[in-house]
Amino acid sequence: MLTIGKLAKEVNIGVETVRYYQRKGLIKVPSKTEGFRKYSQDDLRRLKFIKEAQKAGFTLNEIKELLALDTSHDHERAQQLASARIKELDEKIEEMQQARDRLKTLFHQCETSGTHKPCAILKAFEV
Amino acid sequence: MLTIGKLAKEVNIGVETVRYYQRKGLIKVPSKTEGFRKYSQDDLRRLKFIKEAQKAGFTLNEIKELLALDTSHDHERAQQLASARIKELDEKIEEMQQARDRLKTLFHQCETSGTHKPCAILKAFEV
DNA sequence: CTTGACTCCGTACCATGGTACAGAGTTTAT
DNA sequence: ATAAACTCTGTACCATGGTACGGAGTCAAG
Repeated sequence: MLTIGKLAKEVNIGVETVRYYQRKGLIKVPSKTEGFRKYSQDDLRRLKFIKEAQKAGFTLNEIKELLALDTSHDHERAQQLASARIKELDEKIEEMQQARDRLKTLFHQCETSGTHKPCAILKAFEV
Repeated sequence: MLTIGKLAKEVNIGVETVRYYQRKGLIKVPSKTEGFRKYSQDDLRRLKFIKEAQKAGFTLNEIKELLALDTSHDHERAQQLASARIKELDEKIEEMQQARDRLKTLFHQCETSGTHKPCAILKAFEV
C-alpha cells in the first residue's frame, strides 16, 4: 500500500499527474478510511499501463477505453483502436515527412544562393 | 481594399482566426479611419505566408519571426529556424514510426492468437 | 428607411496533457 | 510535542491553435 507521492514516484510522474488521471477517470480514487488515501499494486499497474500505451501514441481517452477492455479481453475493439491509431500515425508521419522534405530543399536553396539575394526559405512562403 | 470577412474568405480561414493572428501579433490591426477596418493586399500576402509556413510545420510563434525576417533578408536566422524545425520534425517522425511499428506488431500478434487468449495489444502495456 | 448581413470588441470556451498553488489537515521523525 | 514533510481539495493556470458569443455599431440593397 502506497501514498500518492510514492505511487507517483514509482512510475516517475508527478503527484498532480496522478490526480489529473483521477479527474479524467483513468484511475479510481481510493476511498479514504482515515487520513490519507492508500494506493494498491493494481493502481501502480494501471499507471504503468498508461505510460506504456502513451509510448504507442494513444491519447488518454483511448487509453481510458483500453483500460476498460483490459479486463474484458475484447480483441475486436482493441484491434479497432489499434488500427485507427496506426492509420492516424501513418497520416501524421506522411505529413511531417512532406514538411521536412520541403524545408530541406528550401534550406539547401537558401544555402547555395548569395547572401544578397532574397532567401529561398522566406520566398517559398510568399504567394 | 477588403473587409475582414472578405480577407478571411480569400485564404479560406475564419474571421475569428484573423483576429486571433492579430492578437498574437502576426498581422497588424489596420487603423480604423471610419466604420470598418480596411485590409490591404499586403495583409492578404501575410495570411498566405502564414498558411504556407504552417504547411512546413512551423508554429505560429516561429512564423511570427519568419514574417519579421521576411523584410530584412536575414538568411542566417531563417536557416537557423529551418534547421531547428527539420530537427524537430525528424525526431517526431522517428518517435511516431517507432510507435507505429510497435502497434503493428501487436496488431498482428492479436490477430493470430485465439479469441479466448488474452489480447496481445492489451498485454503489451502491462508491466 | 428599414432590414439583413456584416463588423467591432471583449471575453469565454474548446481539446490536450498536464502544472501550480493556497489553505487546511495528517503523518512521521526527532 | 513540535516541526518538517506530505496529503487533500478546489481552483486556476500553462501552451497551442483556434472557435463561439453577446451586444453594439455600421453598411448596402431593396
